[in-house]
Amino acid sequence: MPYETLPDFDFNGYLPYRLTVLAAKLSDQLAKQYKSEYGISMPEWRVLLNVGYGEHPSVRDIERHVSLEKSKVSRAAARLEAKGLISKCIDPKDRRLVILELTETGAELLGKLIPLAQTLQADLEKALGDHEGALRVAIDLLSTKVESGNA
Amino acid sequence: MPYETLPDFDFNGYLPYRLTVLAAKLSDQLAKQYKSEYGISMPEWRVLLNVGYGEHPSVRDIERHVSLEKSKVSRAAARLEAKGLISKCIDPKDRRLVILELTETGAELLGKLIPLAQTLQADLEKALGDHEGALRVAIDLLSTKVESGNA
DNA sequence: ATAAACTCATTGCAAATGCAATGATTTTCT
DNA sequence: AGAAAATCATTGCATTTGCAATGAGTTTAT
Repeated sequence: MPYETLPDFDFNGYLPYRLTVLAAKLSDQLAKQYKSEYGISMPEWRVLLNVGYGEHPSVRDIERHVSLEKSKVSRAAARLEAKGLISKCIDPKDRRLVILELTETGAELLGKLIPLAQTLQADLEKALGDHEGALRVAIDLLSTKVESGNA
Repeated sequence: MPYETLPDFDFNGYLPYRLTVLAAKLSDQLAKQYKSEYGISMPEWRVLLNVGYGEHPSVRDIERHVSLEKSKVSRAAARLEAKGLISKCIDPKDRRLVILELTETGAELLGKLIPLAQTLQADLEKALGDHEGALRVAIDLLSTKVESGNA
């Protein structure tokens, strides 16, 4: 009944596929909550995180760091600015760069968002038990592999 | 300089974030190639995979299995049908269901796509070395954790 | 010093997406 | 049996996205 001409392929073991599905489920977990309770979308959350815990990142820094489309970052930042959660200023060292900073209300909001993420993180670590370290090693291996971009 | 009011949070170690970034990079690797060389988008590729290696899946089966939005599956299937790569038929057992099947050209095309995925998979496994097993265990743990949906 | 090449952020526009609503079928309950 | 609730696929519509183009600023090379 399977198609005779297809190569053998364990499609349930295909790693990019497994990781994509898993990551989507994990993210959606918080995404719904963030959006319904705080009106924050996923890209906005990621930008907030970078601004709050990065070192005065520019749009470009965020794009690189989290591999989020340049325009996605730009638009998320615009929305966050419109909501009064971040402010933009031009880097005096290089006037092409737009540096992002949390406003007080932005820091306040992020302060409420973080604990939810920490709870999820704790749940995941508990589920992983002593496999957590191995997972982190594997993630690092794959990340550096894919960044060396030799596909 | 960090914002005093923010809780401590290792945002580079945050697992949903790491996995999302990694998965996106891994998928984009092939996505570009599939789109530029074969005109196949990511959702279309995922549907093709399910149709080719699943057991006569319906739209709903695919939605469940790969957690791909119902409408996304439906539209991807419509596009694939328009390209002559799959065919739809109504399940006689339950006439609400639309069962998808590869056409001959669809099977041919998928037969060309698979080897590229296999190459990537092999690269990843090589990069992982003997950490591969641990990664798979971790993925399974997290997947069942998140499917039990007790967040 | 000036022009060409490069980098950065934003924006326009077509395509893709998410979500609620629809229509068709099946299951459940009385 | 018959009505109500549930399940499935599709579609309409507003929003989001991706990608190329633009404009501003900087670096490199002549």
